[in-house]
Amino acid sequence: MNFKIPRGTQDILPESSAMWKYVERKAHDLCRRYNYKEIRTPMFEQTELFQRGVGDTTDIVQKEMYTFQDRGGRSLTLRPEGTASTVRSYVENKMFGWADQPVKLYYIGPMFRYERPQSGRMRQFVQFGVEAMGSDDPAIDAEVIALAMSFYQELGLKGLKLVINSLGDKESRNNHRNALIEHFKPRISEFCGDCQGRLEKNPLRILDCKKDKDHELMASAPSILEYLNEESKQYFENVQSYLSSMNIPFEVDPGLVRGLDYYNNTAFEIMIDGEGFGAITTLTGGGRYNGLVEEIGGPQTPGIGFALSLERLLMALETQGVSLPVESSIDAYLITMGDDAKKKAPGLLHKLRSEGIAVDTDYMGKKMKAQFKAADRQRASFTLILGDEEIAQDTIVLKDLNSGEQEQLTLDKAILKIIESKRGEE
RNA sequence: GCGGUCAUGGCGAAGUUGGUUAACGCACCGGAUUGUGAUUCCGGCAUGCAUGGGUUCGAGUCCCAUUGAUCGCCCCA
Repeated sequence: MNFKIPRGTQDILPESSAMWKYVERKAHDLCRRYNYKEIRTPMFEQTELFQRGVGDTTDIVQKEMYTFQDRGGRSLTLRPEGTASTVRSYVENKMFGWADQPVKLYYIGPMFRYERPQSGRMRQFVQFGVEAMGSDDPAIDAEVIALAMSFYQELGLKGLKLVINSLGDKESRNNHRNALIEHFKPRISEFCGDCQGRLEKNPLRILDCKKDKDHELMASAPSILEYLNEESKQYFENVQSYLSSMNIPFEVDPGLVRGLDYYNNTAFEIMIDGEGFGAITTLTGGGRYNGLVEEIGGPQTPGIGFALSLERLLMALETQGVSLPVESSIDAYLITMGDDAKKKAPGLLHKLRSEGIAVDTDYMGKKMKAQFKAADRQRASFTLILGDEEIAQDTIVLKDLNSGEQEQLTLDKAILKIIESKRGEE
């Protein structure tokens, strides 16, 4: 029996896990600076949470959820995104009553969607997301956007494009929605089947249909921006002026629509120009969701957040040839010769390691020459050589692999030298 | 759910109109160098070409099916 990894999943092997760790650290570090606190929620939830929180009409709920029954007959679903869980926890733990408002949270973890895998789209993928709940100050919208942009920029990504839009508040949305229906209804038969279905359910989605994008009614369709009421318009302008004051360039795209139902006012996406990027250009999606907490059973509470995929980030870094400062090397490699030395190795290694030295040795019965090669491959700074001569004199040979110089000295002195050299590097 | 492409050693990859010993490179192991990592040279490393059927005197090469990977559509992160 040969076992294979499930479709749409991947093993992250040591050569890339170092990069994962690096970008995760970057996210943690950034959130610390912005004062967002980490939240860890379960990887599965009651199915109904996602139906309510993500929206029954969305593709995610309709065809992409990993849903199963547990032994108690409860319907559970592997989380397809992080916001619903975060909001559930917010409500369940009564965070609306916490002293510090807004409540600023972030998460990093795997999400699951049952889809055909392709470039930048996996069945299990890792999202880094941020949620700020309790404030509807446009400054916090700008803060959340700035956090996402900084994340990419500090990692060295180029060619980013921030696209923003306003979906308006409830009133603006409704007016716009009616205008759209009026606009498309007379000639809806000229559109694809999907769009015909969208007309009543969610006419906004017609606007980002790829099949019908050249239809003349698309260009002339009423823009949400024309339907923003005074309050929403002011809000959007404030967000823009905050972004400008942070020198974050952006583009307003009235066609930017969110796939998830709970968004209102601010919506944004961070995209990347992409050779080698295929169909995927969206790195981050985010926006404001003032109705969601209530939908999940909490008090009326505004919120805003984003989610971004670490897979796509790493893909972007790779296509741009950005090399992360990840290094896997050890301080020393112990080379033993002869049975006596071999017997002393474990005790010696233990001592070195307890001194904080990263050290390894041979367990394959290799000859000395092969042990040197292994030391090289592991990019060890030093080799420690232990043979009969050294044992007889109660010493060890310390060789600097960069300079090639070596000397015979006591173990304690060798340890001091290695530690000294480590300090020099830092 | 629907399309395109692909599937040869640890990895990258040759493999011509089907023809008998499946190139080559990298990595790895050993030797030249019996206590020192470069280079060089020599040697080793696929009873098998995703799986199962079929055509044929003969199949990695042709046909069918299955599985998987990958890219795209839909949609999104």
